[in-house]
Amino acid sequence: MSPKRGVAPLRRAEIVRATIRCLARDGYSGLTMKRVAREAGVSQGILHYYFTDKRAILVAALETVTTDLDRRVAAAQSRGARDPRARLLALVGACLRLAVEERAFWIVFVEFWGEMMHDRRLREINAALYERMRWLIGAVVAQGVRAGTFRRVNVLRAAAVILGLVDGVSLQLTFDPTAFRVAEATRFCGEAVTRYLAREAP
Amino acid sequence: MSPKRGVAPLRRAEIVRATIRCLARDGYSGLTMKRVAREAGVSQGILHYYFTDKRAILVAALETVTTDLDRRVAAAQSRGARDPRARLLALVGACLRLAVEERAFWIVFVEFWGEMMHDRRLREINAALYERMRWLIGAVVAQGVRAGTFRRVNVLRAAAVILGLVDGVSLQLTFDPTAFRVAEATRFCGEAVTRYLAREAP
DNA sequence: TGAAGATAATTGGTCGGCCAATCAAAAAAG
DNA sequence: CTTTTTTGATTGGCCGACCAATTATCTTCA
Repeated sequence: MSPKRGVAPLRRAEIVRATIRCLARDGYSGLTMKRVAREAGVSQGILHYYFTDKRAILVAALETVTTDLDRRVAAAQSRGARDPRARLLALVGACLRLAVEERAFWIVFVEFWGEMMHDRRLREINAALYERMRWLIGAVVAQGVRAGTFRRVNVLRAAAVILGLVDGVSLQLTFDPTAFRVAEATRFCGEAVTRYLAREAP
Repeated sequence: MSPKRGVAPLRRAEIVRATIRCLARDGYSGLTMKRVAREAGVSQGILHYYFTDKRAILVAALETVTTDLDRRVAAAQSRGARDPRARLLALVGACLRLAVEERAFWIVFVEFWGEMMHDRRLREINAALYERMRWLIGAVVAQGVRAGTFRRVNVLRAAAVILGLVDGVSLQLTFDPTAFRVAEATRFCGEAVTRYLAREAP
């Protein structure tokens, strides 16, 4: 009356993890069901048992990576001191470190971006992530403004600026890791953010 | 002794242009020789007459897009007033406008990025572009520093910051064009850059 | 001037190969 | 003994590459 139970969610997760590993290794154009199956150590047929088609696996993979990044950034944002400036700089540093030390993370995102442009579902997932990132950064900025540490700014716009800066510099590091060192990048990004939010008139 | 002449470079260019249009419309994963040939209005066979294989077409396409972007940014950088601040803001504005008004440009780049991660040649072309962009921005920054308009900064790092900011915000606009308006983005990016380079101590 | 010849340019069909998806049947677990 | 889970072979389709044959254009020389 009751057969094998509870394996399904574990298998799904393993398939998704294998997909992410494949994306980082072979890229989007090199991603095939065969390779994912081999990476996950299962047969090809099983992939279609747990997912309706290839696209469904990709959606699940993007959701997983997105959730993971959210968790990490949120952790970096809330960690440590109560000082808004320190919290903000910690967040910026964590993002840049991620770009260098866990390159696979950024690679997977970049692999997805191209497809997003032509897939509504993927685009929505990513848009939600970026909105959330701006919200996380904005929360720290708002705290600093309230505390008088930062000048009065439009919080959402400031978050867009800071997120853009971190993203753009991370991109440069991803394209050419020799462009500058991560410590250096952290320092001058932190300086830019500090000056951007400084209370003293320019 | 000498037959039909001079058509070759024109055909090559047309094939490359068709490839770029296809990339913007269908994305990298939807790019096939058949579609490129149809878009260019030629037979499939001809593609292999002018290019050894699909990858060669992609390399040529990236080189073309890269050169075009370089030309545009260089124009925006050198245009107008001699005032460094005005030149820099004009450059920032031009880049952001490009991201919104000529979306195809950015889409093609994003499509390429994923492949770059796994193709040395493409990566080199892009790395050269980014180095050049930093140089272009750096030239204006250096001018401003010399003129006393900007504070003394490490020019290359400042260029990385400004390029990163513009890239990152452009990316946000590409992902979600409703996130903010281009005029708004230009204003707050310009403000961030101005504050970053302002002479007055923070 | 105009035909003949030479060769670049172009075509469209063909080929082997790989892909995503399907499915009947077997295996595993309760 | 029932139901879920897993397998691996199969299928139809599309892709990049290749090629023999054809067409278009320019030169040369009568």
